[in-house]
Amino acid sequence: MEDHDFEHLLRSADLRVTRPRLAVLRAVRRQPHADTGSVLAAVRTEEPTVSHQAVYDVLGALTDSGLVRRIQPAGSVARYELRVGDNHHHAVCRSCGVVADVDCAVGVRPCLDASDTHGFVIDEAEVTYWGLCPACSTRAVTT
Amino acid sequence: MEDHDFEHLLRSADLRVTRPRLAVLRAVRRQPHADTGSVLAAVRTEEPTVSHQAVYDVLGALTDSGLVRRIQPAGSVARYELRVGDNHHHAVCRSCGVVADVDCAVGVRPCLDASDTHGFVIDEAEVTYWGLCPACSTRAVTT
DNA sequence: AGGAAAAACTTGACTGGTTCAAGTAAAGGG
DNA sequence: CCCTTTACTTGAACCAGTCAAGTTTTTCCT
Repeated sequence: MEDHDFEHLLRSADLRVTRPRLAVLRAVRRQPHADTGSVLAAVRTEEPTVSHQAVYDVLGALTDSGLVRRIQPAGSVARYELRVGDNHHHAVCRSCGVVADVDCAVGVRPCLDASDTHGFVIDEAEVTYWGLCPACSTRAVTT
Repeated sequence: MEDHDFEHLLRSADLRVTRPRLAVLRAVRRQPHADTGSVLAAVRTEEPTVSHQAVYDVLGALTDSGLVRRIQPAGSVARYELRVGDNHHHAVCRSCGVVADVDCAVGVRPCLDASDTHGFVIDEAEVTYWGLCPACSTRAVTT
């Protein structure tokens, strides 16, 4: 994803192209799974005057348009990533909270065949793998 | 689950048997997927003097011991349920937030075979089905 | 039963991510 | 280049959840 593709991306979503939005997109590309605070800090390295509210607004708009994906594992604040529409899932470390991408082995739409959804109209199956990241699992064994 | 089974349940988890804990267990049994506020309200119908901190502590202790399960879909506060250890999942309504239980059709440990977990030691795969509940999907079509 | 130690609960203050509201600035179509 | 719409800034507020200190209750042991 080239820098100037972000502009097309925004236009194709009927969103105006602004410096804060481009900076947020670059920040999320730079640090996948970053939370809002990290995005804000990253944005301010290139655009020091951007407000925290702007970052919330931008991330909301980008999420609504499907340009970024918001994930929020239990006990975590909201995190964002650019990778979108490829049906991948996440592994979350119970100890340090770090998130990693996981491609589900089951297929394109894993587990979407729930036995009985009680009349719900399901459009997405989100899988979260819980466990320990390499660093934390090593530490647990050693200690 | 009989009322007086809760006492054995607590003892078997090395937790002391107290009125607040029994009241919380009854509340969660009465309203599956209730959030902390609802549990507090329900508890106070039978134990009016229980503090909100006690409910947080109790729910935390019960969750740590595996007697209740905490779920927290993105954008929702923490919710609790008694059904535990049977590997079921949840359908969440994008519109009203209501939660329903779903037994996964894939098997006992669905989707636990992630292709590449980047060295994570995974102990649980949590599946969240997103969509519209019967009431909200009907309303969406009608409107 | 009685008394001590440990665990649980009450009270009240506080935190921090997120949202609300009003006013200002910038984008992009005409 | 101007006007309308959308986006951003500023600053306050919200609220689920947590922290800390002190009191009460449970349970174990004699």
